Amino acid sequence: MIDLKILRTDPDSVKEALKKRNMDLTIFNYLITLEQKRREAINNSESKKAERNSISSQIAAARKNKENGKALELQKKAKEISNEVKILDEETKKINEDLMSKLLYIPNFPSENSPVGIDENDNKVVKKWGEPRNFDFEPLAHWDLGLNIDSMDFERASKLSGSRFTILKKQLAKLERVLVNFMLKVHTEENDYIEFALPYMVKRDIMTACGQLPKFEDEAYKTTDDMFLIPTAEVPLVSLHKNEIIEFNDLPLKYTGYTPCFRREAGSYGKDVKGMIRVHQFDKVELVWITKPENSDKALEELTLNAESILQKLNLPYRVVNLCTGDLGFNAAQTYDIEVWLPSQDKYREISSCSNVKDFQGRRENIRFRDKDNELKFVHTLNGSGLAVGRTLIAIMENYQTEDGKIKVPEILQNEMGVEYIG
RNA sequence: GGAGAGGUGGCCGAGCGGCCGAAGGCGCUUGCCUGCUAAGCAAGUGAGGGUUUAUACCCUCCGAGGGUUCGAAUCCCUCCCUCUCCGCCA
Repeated sequence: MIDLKILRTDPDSVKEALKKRNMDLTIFNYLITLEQKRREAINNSESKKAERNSISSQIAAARKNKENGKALELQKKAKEISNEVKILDEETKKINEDLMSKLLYIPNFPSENSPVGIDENDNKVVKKWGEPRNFDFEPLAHWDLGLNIDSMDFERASKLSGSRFTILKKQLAKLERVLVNFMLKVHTEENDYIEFALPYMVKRDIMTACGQLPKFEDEAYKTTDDMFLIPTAEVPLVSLHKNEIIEFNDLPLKYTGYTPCFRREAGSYGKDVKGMIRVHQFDKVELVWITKPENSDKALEELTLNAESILQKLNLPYRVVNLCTGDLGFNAAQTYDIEVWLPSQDKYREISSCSNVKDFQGRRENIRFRDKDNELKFVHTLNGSGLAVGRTLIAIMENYQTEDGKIKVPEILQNEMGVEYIG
């Protein structure tokens, strides 16, 4: 959620931010008038309340002095005022609710570090690592590779659960498990993250605080008792500190956790329908930072490097893309997408998305810290995949495939896997 | 699922219709004191919002939402959460 105060003190910056995101500006004018109406309403009801409170204490005083007649008269007057207050409060509440419901749909302000642009074509590649391998044969897609070695089963997956599910078996199932373990090991032992095992279902207010709701309700799976399956471990990890005040010296907090993620993928009809690139349930190791405001930009660089380190250790070629303002997600002020090379598609594909959310979530979650000057301030939050496990598995399969249809196990995993080749 | 207890400031904890935004303690900040540390003494110390150049003033908040009342942390209702015991169970 954006800061209401900014709407009043610096409305142009809000306008600018919405423009950068290519948003319709009619909402902006509506917000401005609503904000004014809100303050008027507050003033009206508060001055009535002040009046009522002063009469109330006069009643108490009169009672004490046994001036019962006077007290009764004052009570009559106070009753009238009290009724007026009720009406004024009702109005204020209505305006407030309207304003809040609109505000929850306003995305975060883009960071200065995000290039201004319309869509993904304006994203800036800021880094390339590794060279895509030259194949002297036609590289297969991961689904063909998986089927050929009898380690992926899409037919039975759809029998069980419908489209966009995958079943892994044998060495690929094991590779998935080994990958999770590998990622967590790197992040906890080398990158200094604290590991969490988390609930996969959360309450509605948690989803809202995190910025997933109300705008993206279509994207989430809901249970019959109004719980939500988490779309990412970011949700429980960031919400750990909801409504908390964090000690100055405890910042930054660096958290990691592995969870499955559940997404309906509404609106992605026809996109990546084959294979396990875009599925309703996937495994992910998530990285979350909670920082002081002045450190979040630096933290994003570091978090992104932490995610990259996994790809480097696996020797998978990738590039890093700084998303333009038009392509930024709802919560993000700045985002680096890490894209891994997929030979069968002859393309880099997203495998991690690392975002600086600044105080946008901190405000919604009400997570604060006491600054050096003793002021309470909202923390900045950051999140990134470190990495999406399924897509890492795919990348390994495709990049490490051999001409005879096997998959070489990346050197760093060979010990854990116990084999040099799969298939 | 059944029975009971409870949710108060950064934390602990009192208050159970009107000088209660809330005693007391811990913590924290500042000053004094002491060779350092610790202890001791004194003062200060909740959050959000509104008005204001400012000093300052006002409103709201004691799990959430309603209700009773001139007035609610305190009384009533609903909901949520936590704990204890019992049942069921991986």
